[in-house]
Amino acid sequence: MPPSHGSESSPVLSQRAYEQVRAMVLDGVLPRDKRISETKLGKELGYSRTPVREAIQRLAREGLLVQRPSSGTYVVQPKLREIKDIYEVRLAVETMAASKAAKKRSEKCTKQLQACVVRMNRAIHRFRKSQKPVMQGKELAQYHAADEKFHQLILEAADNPFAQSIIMQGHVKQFIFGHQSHHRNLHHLAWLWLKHAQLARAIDRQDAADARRCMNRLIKASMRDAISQAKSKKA
Amino acid sequence: MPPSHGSESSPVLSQRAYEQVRAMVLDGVLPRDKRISETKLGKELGYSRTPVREAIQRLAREGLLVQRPSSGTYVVQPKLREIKDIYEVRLAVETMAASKAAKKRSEKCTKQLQACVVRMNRAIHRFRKSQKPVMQGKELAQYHAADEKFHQLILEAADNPFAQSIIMQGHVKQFIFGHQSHHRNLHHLAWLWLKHAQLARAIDRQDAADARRCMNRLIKASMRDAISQAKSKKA
DNA sequence: AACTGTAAACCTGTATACCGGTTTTTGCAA
DNA sequence: TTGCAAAAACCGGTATACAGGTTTACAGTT
Repeated sequence: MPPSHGSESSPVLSQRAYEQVRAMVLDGVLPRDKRISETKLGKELGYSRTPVREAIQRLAREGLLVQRPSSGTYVVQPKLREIKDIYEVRLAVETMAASKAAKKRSEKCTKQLQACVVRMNRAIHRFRKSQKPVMQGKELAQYHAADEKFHQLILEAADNPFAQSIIMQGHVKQFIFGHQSHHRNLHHLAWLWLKHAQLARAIDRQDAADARRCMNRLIKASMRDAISQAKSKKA
Repeated sequence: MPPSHGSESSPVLSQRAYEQVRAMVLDGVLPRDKRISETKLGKELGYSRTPVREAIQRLAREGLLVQRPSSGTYVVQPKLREIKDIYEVRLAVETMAASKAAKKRSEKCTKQLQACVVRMNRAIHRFRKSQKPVMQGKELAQYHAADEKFHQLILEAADNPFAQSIIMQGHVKQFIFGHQSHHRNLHHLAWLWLKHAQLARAIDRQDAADARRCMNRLIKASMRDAISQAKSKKA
């Protein structure tokens, strides 16, 4: 059959396929260690092979999928090693970003950071009222959303798209590993919240050195959490 | 005509196309601000569109090419802004790497670093004998090769592939911008060489703090050079 | 039932066809 | 010669065809 569909000019299908497959990976819809077939996936999504193939290649280069030669494509199973690597880079880049953000301090950014801090606080309050031992469900989702936004804002304020793209890439892979990478008891959350608040204040004061210090502690704490959780998961 | 060529199992053509096109970009064979046609380039290289298309997309994602929608693909023309961004990230990541390399110090790495320092020194000596005002030609190429190897070794010693890939990506784009980004007079080169030697020694001594400091100075100096050169180029 | 050789199914890498849109060329009129 | 519109060439996005390798299924043998 000759191809009868029309075509549009920008790579809309490739882009959509990319977004959809990415979401499928992040949502855990695609089983790990099971081959992903370009053809089949394409049929499921209603695209031909080409856009799906391009999406898969893109995701593989971003590190969400692995292509084992003469075997197939799989969802990646991050190793503890890689998580450490990512956190090291985050530590280096985000401390730089925090310092730069402090130097460039803008009214709008300060306000938005403060809003994130407030949202995190609200999530923690609700969690305390719930009397549960660890945060979970809606509170946890809100907390994480605010947390992620907080870091994103600082990256944006630092005004370095290259750095931003690097961190986003890392974030995504951490996500696959499991976004529950925090000790979620009240005490620890309160400590984290405090550090976020301090960081926001440091940026507001344009105290670059302090901003760097706060970010350093924040990320190191996250790294410890993620690593200890990864280890317990393995066992 | 039906496809008559056989096919091999790993993406060899895509890979070769990638390497070839990349080399063409870096060697400046492809004129800037001229459309690159998948079809035509494919014909030149002897491949069909598919491998070339994949190579081009890959290079575009790596930032060597830009794809302007409904216009075409071009060799990127890095902006001063982007060069700054890359150097900021290099500063953050490579200082981290230097510190980590010092902590992990290995005999082999130390030796290889020392060898690079020697090679840089030889290039500088030859340059001095040549009596030219600025380094160029073969000496410059040798100097740069040793310099690049030096930084690569440290990244390797830091043992963080994620960080390594980031820096390589940045390097490549700087290269397009023009690898002559150093003040190439004797005095400046001698200063740079000294800093490299100090850094190598700091790593040998396992003095992480000093390694970080040396790397910091080194990259900041490079950044200043690159920026001033970029500005003069524009004018 | 376990083993193995073979055929069918399938999957990826590659080549190519087609479409709508954009750019360039061409050919004709002012 | 210049201006401009129609046509031709081209280009990228998409769909599909094909080849060779790999995996899976299965039938026949022990």
